Order: sequence, then C-alpha cells, then structure tokens
Amino acid sequence: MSQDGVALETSLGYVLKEAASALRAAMEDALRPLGLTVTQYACLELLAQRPGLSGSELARGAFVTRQSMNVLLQAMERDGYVTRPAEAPVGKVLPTRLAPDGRRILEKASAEVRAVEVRMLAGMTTTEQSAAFAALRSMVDSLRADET
Amino acid sequence: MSQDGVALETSLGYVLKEAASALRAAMEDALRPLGLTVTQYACLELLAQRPGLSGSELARGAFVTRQSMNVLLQAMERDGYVTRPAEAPVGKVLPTRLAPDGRRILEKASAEVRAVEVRMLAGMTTTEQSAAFAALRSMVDSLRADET
DNA sequence: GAATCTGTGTCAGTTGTCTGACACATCGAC
DNA sequence: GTCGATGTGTCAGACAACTGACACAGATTC
Repeated sequence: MSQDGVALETSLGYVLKEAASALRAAMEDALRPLGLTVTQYACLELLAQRPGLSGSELARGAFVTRQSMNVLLQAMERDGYVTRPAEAPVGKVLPTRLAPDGRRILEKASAEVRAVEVRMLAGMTTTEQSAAFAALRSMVDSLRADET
Repeated sequence: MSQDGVALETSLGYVLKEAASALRAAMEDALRPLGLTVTQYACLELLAQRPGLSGSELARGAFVTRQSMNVLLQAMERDGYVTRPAEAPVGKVLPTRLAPDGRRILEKASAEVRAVEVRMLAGMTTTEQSAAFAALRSMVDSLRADET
C-alpha cells in the first residue's frame, strides 16, 4: 500500500521513536489484563527498588510531571497499591511505599514485562545488548548535556 | 537527593524509554520557536518524502491514531502547511501534499532537528551508530513479530 | 452477482498529561 | 538572623491523544 521509505527510515531518531512506541504498545498489551498502565507499573517498580520516594522523584523516574504523578498516586492509594502518610514527617515530602496489594500485583506485572523485554531482545547476542545499552546511555547523556 | 538505582537502570527497556523521552524533549525545545509540535514535524517530514500519503498512513508513520492525525491535518490545512482535495479522487482516501508554506517551515524545522540528532550522536563512532541502529531495528521487528 | 474482509474518513466522548500558578519547607550564603 | 534559591505538593484549566462507533469504498472470495 505504500512505497519504500527514504531518509526517515535511516534516521536513528526515528527508529528510536519507533522502538519506544513498539515497546510501549507491547507493555500496554501485557499489562492491560492486570488493569495497570505503563506509568503505573513504572511507579510500582520504582517504589519496589527505592521505597519512600517522593512524588516528584517518582515523576522524574517515570518521565512525567509531578502533577500527573500526583493524580496517579491518589488513584493507586485509593486502590490500595501504595501508602502515603497523611502529613509530611519532614518538610512537604510525602514518602510513598508499596502496600501488600501493590507488591502482589507488581510481582505479576514484573513477570509480564520481563517476558516482553525477553521477546524484544530475541535475536540479539548479549554483546549486542550491552552495546545497545551503552549507545542509548550515551545518547541520553549527550542530549542532557546542554539544553542550549 | 536520591541514592543509587538498581535494576531499572540496567534495563534496556528503561534506557530506551529514557532516550526516547530525552529526544522528544529536545525536539520540542528545538521546534517550539517555530510553533510546531513533534507530531506536526513528523507529519511534514513524511509528506516531503512521500507526497500524497493518506491520513491513515501518516498516522502510522507518526505513531498516532488516524483520528489524532485527522485533527492535526485539519489544523495544518487551516494554517496553510498542507493541502487536501475537498473530495476523494478515488475511494475515500484524501491524498495530502505539502503546501509552499509547509515546505518552507519544514526546511527550518528539519535543520533544527538535524542539529538535535547530531548532538545526540556526539561521542559515538559511525560504527557504534550503525550498530545501535541495527539493534533498534531488531527490537522493533521482534516486538512486532507476534502480538501473542 | 453477493458476501466478506480490509482500509479509510469522521463524529462523539473520555482520559491522560501538560502548563501555569500558588503556598510552603529546607538549605546556604550573606 | 534574613534573604534568595531550590524542591515539593496541590489546585485549576487547557489540550493532545485515545477508545468506541458508524458509514462507505475497494479487493477478495465464493
């Protein structure tokens, strides 16, 4: 239905976007049965590895604004996945922690996501994988270097 | 403010998301002075390389739904960047083409985006770049292989 | 010819995320 | 101590993108 592409298909930026889009779609498919969005999963995973993170820190880790993370956290607190103190123990920071239900669903979600990542990396050697990892890290660092 | 990360920072999926997020942010910064969003730019670039593309095809190329692309195209037609026939010459497909103004602004936008991409790839050899390209392509193909 | 996909454009409603703004708390420099 | 810078949580509104649904055109199959 469409003829061959040209420069876009040879652009690293475009493939990067394509890969991220495909990964996100695959993760959404994998997490939908659990009733989780990708951002929610990212939030849970972050909390499992760094308990007590603030909403703003979670937002940065999940690549959304702190406002978005806030509404997300309220919903997840209502659903019993995370717990936050009613008042800030120090300053304004509300440290968030995984609730038992959150830990439980994260376990299932994590398995699903791992499966997706395994599928994504099929056909690549571990050497190629670490090279790709290093390349992506380098891109991030270069982009963040100066916002000009 | 935050201690060292753990598994997330070693996950290829996470760095992929991080890189895509950083690239998108950098592109938004570069395109904002021109009054273009990243999706609009992608649309213009696609049209420059494949004139006469349908809205649905543009949507797939820009990784959005055809509904989203439709509202985008209406706005860009209003702004004089693209042209679409009032009636479909064949079937329901409305072939879209760049208007002179669209070609003009794309030229500036393309230069900005190229600069971002150059900055992103700074510090990588061309060998590393093509390896990264191949790796990303492989990931996309593997993810698309079976939706399960 | 009729029937069944497949693809397209479009309308409507909803949701997620963003920007802008404000008040407050901590840390450091003065 | 005071003052500014930085970080945080939160409210409000705006917007981009999504899902669901419908009608229609072409291709394919029978």
